[in-house]
Amino acid sequence: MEKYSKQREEVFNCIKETKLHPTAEEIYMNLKLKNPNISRGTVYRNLNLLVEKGLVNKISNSGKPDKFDYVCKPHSHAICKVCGKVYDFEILLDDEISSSIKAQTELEEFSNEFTIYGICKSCKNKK
Amino acid sequence: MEKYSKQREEVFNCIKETKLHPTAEEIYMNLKLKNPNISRGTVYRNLNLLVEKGLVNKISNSGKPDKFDYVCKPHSHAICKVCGKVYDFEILLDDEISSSIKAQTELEEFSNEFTIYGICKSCKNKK
DNA sequence: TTCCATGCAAACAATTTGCAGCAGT
DNA sequence: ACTGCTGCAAATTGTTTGCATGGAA
Repeated sequence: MEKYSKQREEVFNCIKETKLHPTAEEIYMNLKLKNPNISRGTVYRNLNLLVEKGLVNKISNSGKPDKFDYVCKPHSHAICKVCGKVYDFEILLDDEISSSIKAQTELEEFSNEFTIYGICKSCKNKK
Repeated sequence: MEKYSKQREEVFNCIKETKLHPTAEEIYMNLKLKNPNISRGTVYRNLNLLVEKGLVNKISNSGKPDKFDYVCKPHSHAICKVCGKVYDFEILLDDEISSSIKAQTELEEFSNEFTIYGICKSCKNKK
């Protein structure tokens, strides 16, 4: 049976309160300010728990550390290949697209959450 | 200037010839059968090179090792959250969706390649 | 002969895990 | 009191890198 923990609450709040899709390390550093004793292990363990419970989304970005995102409503992510920044967006998945995906894959359940990679304005301008 | 290498050709062919989205380790093991001297370092180095050249796609799947995919034409990936299996599919990104994404994010350039997570038939049946 | 690519092993980064003590029920 | 959660450190995993040697131009 699961038990309340201050640390877990703090991890959750930290994600909820920012819109910046923090990494585990960033969350750890942030919580360390208020509670210098907190350990990375605890942060990782709680992140995994929160993801399992569906309260938090894990966004994985090839090579770079995972980012975490508060789940309020289903939405999609646009990731810049260059700087790794994540932008939220919403698209509506109409029945046509949805059944087309089902027809082409073995995936049964999926929600309105896509990931797309590209290059963001500021990285494009730098080149 | 870049130089031809047998190993790079083998890595590329290995990805081209299978539709199974192999991991670096799987490619390494596969090539090791014919060439027992090949090293992981070489496989990784060549995979990165091929990705940079746009000949191969890297599919990243949170925590689990990256998978690699031959690029023939742009397509999307549906990944089972449970078993990690990757399915290819195609959807057409109409102008409406495309400009909606641009309006909501800072992403400028992106192609017809989405990633979506879900649960595949066989994993769903196991539950 | 030049210099990129290799094989090998060591290094690295992100994350997980084992354990003894602590905290929530 | 019981058992899950923590902090800590060591372990694991996936990947990168430094270096001496080998191979393509």
